Parts: sequence; structure tokens; C-alpha cells
Amino acid sequence: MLPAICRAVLTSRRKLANQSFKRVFETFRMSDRAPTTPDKILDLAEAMFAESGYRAVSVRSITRACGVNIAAIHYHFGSKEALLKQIFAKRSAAINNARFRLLEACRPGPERPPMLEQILEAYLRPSLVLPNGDVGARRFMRLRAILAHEHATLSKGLISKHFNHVSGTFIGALMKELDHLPARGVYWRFHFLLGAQYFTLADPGRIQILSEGACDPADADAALAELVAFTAAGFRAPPADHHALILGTVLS
Amino acid sequence: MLPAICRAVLTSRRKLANQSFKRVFETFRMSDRAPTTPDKILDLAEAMFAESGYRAVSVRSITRACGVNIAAIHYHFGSKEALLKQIFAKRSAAINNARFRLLEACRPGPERPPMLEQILEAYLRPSLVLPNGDVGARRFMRLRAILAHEHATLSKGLISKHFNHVSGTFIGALMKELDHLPARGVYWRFHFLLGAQYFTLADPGRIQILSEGACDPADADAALAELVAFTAAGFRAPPADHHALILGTVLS
DNA sequence: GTCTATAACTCGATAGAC
DNA sequence: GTCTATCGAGTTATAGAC
Repeated sequence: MLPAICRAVLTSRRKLANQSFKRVFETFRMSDRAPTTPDKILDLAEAMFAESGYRAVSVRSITRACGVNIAAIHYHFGSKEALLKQIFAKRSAAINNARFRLLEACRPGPERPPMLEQILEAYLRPSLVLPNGDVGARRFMRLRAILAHEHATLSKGLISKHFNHVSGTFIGALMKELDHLPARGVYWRFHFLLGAQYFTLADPGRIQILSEGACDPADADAALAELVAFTAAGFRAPPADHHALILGTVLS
Repeated sequence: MLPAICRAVLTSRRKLANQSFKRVFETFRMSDRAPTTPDKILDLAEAMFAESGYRAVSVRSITRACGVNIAAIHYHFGSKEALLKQIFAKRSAAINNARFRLLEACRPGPERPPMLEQILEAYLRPSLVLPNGDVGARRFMRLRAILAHEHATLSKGLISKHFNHVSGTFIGALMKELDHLPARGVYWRFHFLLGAQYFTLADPGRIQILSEGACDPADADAALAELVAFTAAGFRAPPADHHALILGTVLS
């Protein structure tokens, strides 16, 4: 008796929910916004992972935020990890395209900055500054930075798969400009550049505290200009002298 | 009947375990090594957090690795978070002391590197290079780096509490050497320095892949020398010109 | 003080009703 | 194809036996 009543109530509710979902769906279609359930999940999951990390965000919280059923992620993607991989596939192509386009636009010229600064800007701009006010790329790069620290084994494969090509190309371009440095030196400095970039994107709030609010990594244009200036000088420095450090003996 | 037998077996086992633990305990006491259960937990938890992150390591896995009871962490520390706080309290004092001692040893001199390089070495050496082969400080700094990205809210308070003083002192010392820079510029560059340091300590394996093994952040002396050279040049660079970037219009 | 047992959750994943 | 219900394994934390 009671089960039957419950079932009837639930069924009617489900139908109502479906109808209202269909209305929302149609609205999205009309205005060319991300409409389908998979796209909505992809977008919201990316935002939530970038905000709080991969492990801290459950599939339940994602589906709840999307207003879709708990089973939707497994139905459309197969697993939580597969969802993350899809996010990487979607975003990294766009960022890499932007980097290559900017790299092609680099050329020497009297009215232009030195080539080193141009190459660095070409590499850093797509991850730091949002084109057309799209928060997507920046958000994804923060996710990348967090994941690299939070879950090294998972991130290592993803980063290698999607970014080895573009990073290698830029390291090659940098080496051509830096013939005073051995290859090892260029790798080390590119590593420091990555660290500074990740830290800016992850934005753990340290610089705001230390500078009492004078600096904010969310100010993307300032961050880009400061980072290009800093790293360009770092790359131009003479090769490191591994015997120049003298404080090693102070601590008994 | 059976319960009584079981209980007897368990009790004898427990007594045996206690006896052998006491032997180990005495051995540790004799050789002045970390002996007590809390110290053992503190040390192993730090190692495991540094290896895999905070969230990924359960109190169960820590107690299991220590060979102590599951309840030991809550008995001795109160909670998983309190254990982490204890780790921070223990380590940060030692690192900060080392940094202050090295900073005091900095002075200009004809046979010495420039003051800027000395100050940077004083700041970076205690976190990168292990004194007396103790892996503790380095391991802890990796934990710091990971936690800052993995769990910003938890890390922010801990870092502020233990490191605001030393960071402020070093920023002040850097500003005295860098009168060509506005304060904002020094803050930005210190932020990049932190990012490069964290990335080196967290060591997500990126540089090894890109350099095909030519560089390894685990080579602490090389990392320190390269990082000092890179950041010193970065700090000496003229103030960033926020209008020097020209590729902003390439991506329509 | 040290242990077991378990409470009280949350997680990812899935089977099966609709 | 969308949903509910639930499985099984994980988690932190604690009460109470010893």
C-alpha cells in the first residue's frame, strides 16, 4: 500500500524534474551556452577541482552542483579519473594552440622587446591572462598546478602526454637565444620558471600576506609583466658556479 | 570456553609485544635516538605526508607503519590535524634558527660573493641542503610545498604562524640590497623565489622528463647553486615595465 | 596506558527499476 | 537514458575492556 503511494509520488516528481530540466536544456541550446549534461559536468568539475583539489572534491558534490543524478558521471565518463582526463584533453589543446600561435608571432625588431622576453611572454600569457574574459584556461592551469603537487603519479602522465611537445619546443627556442648557457642550465631555469608560474596560478595567498595586500597574483597583467622581467634576467645570468656558495660551513 | 582461550592467547601476545617494544625502547634510549611512541609517530607521519600528501595518508596507515595501535594518534595528539600542527611546530623552529644564523654570517668582503647572493643562500640552504645528512628538514619542506597546494586553508594558518617572521626579516634584508626596486617589486620576486623553491622541493618529476635525466632536484647542492644564480639575477633586473608586453593582441 | 570494537560517517562505483 | 538504492571499502574518532 504505502510503497505504491511512495512510488507514485516519486514518479510524478521525476517527471516534473525532467520537464524543468528540458526547459533549461532548450534555453541553453538557444543561447549557444554549454548545454549537454556532459559539458556541464566537465565545466563544473574543472572549476571545483581547481578550487579545492582533486581528492577533496567527490563525484557526489559535482553531480549535486550540476543538478544531475549521482550516476551521471559514471554513465558519461566511466570514472572520476576519466572525467579528469577529459578535462585535460579539452583544455590543453586550446592552451598549446595559443602558445604556438604566439611563438610564431615572435620576431626581432627595433620597436620590440628582445626575443627572450617575447618567447617567455608567448609561453606564459596563455596560462596567466584570460583571452576574452574566459576564466577557463587560467582555472585549468591552477588545477594543473594543484594536481602536480597533490597527486604526482596521476598528474605526471597527464602533463607528459599533453605538454611535453609544447615545452620541448619552447626550451629549444630558448636555447637558441641563450648560447652562453649549457643545456643543463636552460633546463634548470625552465624548471624554476615552471615553479614560479605554478605558484602564481595556484595562488596559496602567501604573497598577499607578506606584502600586506600590495601584490595579488589574480592581477594577471601585473603577474605576467613581473614574471617575464624576473625570468628573463634569470635566464640571462651567467652559468651558475657550483663552488660560489660559502655558507655551507657555518652550520657546524 | 572459546572466548576465554582467545583472550588468553591475545593477552600473552600483547605481553610479548609489550616486552619486545620495551627492549626496542631501551635500545633507542641508550643510543639517544627518537624513542617514544609520539616521537616515532611524529617522524613517520612527517615522512608519509611528505611522500603522498596530507589527505592521501590515513591515521590508520601511519599507526600501521609505526607498529602501534590505531588509537595511538588520537591518544597522544588528539586528532590528525593536531599531529600535523605538531610536526610544523617541531620543524619550523629548527629551520628558522638555521636561516637566522646564516643571515648573521652574511657580510660584504672582497673574497666573498655579493651580499644578495649570500642572503639568498642563507634563506635557501636550510630548506634545500640537509645538514649532517638529516633528511628531516628537506622532507618537511616538501610537505610544506605539497600542503600549500593541496589544502590551502589548513596550510595558510600554519605557514603564517611559523614563517611570517623569518620571511619578513629576509625581505627586509633584500630590500636594503635592492634600492633600485620598489617594495612591490621585491615582494613579487620573493613570491617567484618561493615558487621556484617549492617546485624544487615538491619535485613532481617534470624537469627530469624534460631534460631526459640531465637535471635532478634531489641533487641539493646543484639545485641550491642554480637557484641562487637564477634568483639573484632576477632580483637585480630593472623594475618590470608593465607596458613592455606586445603579444596581447595576437590572440584576437 | 594500550588495545579492540565499533560508531558514524563519506567515498567511488554499480545493479536494476523505471 | 535517468534515477534510486545500495554495496563494499574507506575514513576519523571514541567508548570501554583489559
